[in-house]
Amino acid sequence: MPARLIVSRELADLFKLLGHPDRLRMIEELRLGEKDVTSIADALGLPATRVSQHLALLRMHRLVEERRAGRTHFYRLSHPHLAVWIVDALQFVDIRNRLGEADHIDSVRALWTAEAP
Amino acid sequence: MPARLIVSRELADLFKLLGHPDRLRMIEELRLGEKDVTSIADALGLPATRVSQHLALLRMHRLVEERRAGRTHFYRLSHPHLAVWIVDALQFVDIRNRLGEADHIDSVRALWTAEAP
DNA sequence: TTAAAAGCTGCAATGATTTGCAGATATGGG
DNA sequence: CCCATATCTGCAAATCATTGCAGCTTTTAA
Repeated sequence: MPARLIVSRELADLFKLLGHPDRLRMIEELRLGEKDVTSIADALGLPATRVSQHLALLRMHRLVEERRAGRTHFYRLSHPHLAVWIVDALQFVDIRNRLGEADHIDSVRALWTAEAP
Repeated sequence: MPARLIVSRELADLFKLLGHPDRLRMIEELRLGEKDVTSIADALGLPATRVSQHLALLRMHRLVEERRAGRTHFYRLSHPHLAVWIVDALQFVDIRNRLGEADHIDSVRALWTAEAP
């Protein structure tokens, strides 16, 4: 099979994986370092089961790595730069129409790249 | 609604849109400049109807722009940089396992960023 | 050894996407 | 005007993804 086809499928799989708001928020949640499943779930207001299911997908594609300490499982980004690259996508999103005029794209970017919670 | 939620949905919509191999190949096809529907379809070996349907989605999200000349419709990337950003995603794809060892990630990248067809 | 805490997995119901096909539009040439 | 070319749109069938729930595993602590 031509390499170009394989590559486009692999890339598409990655994009599909990132094509879910919960998963994007989880990745941004891990931006600053590892977190356990319950903390992520609490931070995002999602049922822990769902977070666990999403993490399983991210793990399968090696986007996150796991460390177990006792009964809690900590997750971290395999490539911390991923979170940055994702936020870069904002330049291609036509977000101006959907947020008020006041919410300018830079403030949105700031929101996701802020240091402290 | 909290801005973070809106942003994660908008981003997820963008990623979903890019989560299809045909659409990725189409975007890379437009990397060097505008092309009409039939040329794209021929280049990728896809039925023109399907290409047209994909283009309609890309247009809706303002990822491409249209120029009509007579009965042919030319499309171009709204943000030419998009094609570059997409190829950057290869750093997060665990492609080593799926292509032979020989096909190293740089050669794959070269494939997509080559100048001439 | 039992119980509780923290997560994981399997499955069925629901919801969303993709695809092919039939028919609609719009343009240019004779 | 009529036909061919180029593309678009609407729709139904097939495929794929998400979600909640029940039940399982592992670990810790009493």
